[in-house]
Amino acid sequence: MADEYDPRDYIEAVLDLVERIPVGRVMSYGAIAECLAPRFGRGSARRVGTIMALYGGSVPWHRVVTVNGRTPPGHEAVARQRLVAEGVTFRGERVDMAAHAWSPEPGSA
DNA sequence: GGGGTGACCCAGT
DNA sequence: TACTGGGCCACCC
Repeated sequence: MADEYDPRDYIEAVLDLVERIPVGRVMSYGAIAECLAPRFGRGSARRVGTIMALYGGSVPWHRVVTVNGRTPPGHEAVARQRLVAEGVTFRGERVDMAAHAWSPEPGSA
């Protein structure tokens, strides 16, 4: 059975998850993909990045960084400024993932 | 139908 | 710590 779903559904799920990221916390593209993988079956960090680039304007995209703590290219200054304002500590140009990495609680769909 | 691109990730040097 | 190469998968021409 091909559980076909609208691409918009996956996009909505990504955006919804990003909106759930608490203040002062960050999440990596790969973590988001991994979180939605068991629910959609298809998740790749690259896709999440593409979706964020297109539809991220409606969500706190600055709370989404690479697994290395690197802020998205083209908006590094903005992302850093917003994160710092939320209490996120930086390690040079990178977020201290070890201290602010966040993950959704199991069952909290 | 075929090929290039990208807000990524991992491993090696 | 920084740079390079390969893999990945959906989207656009």
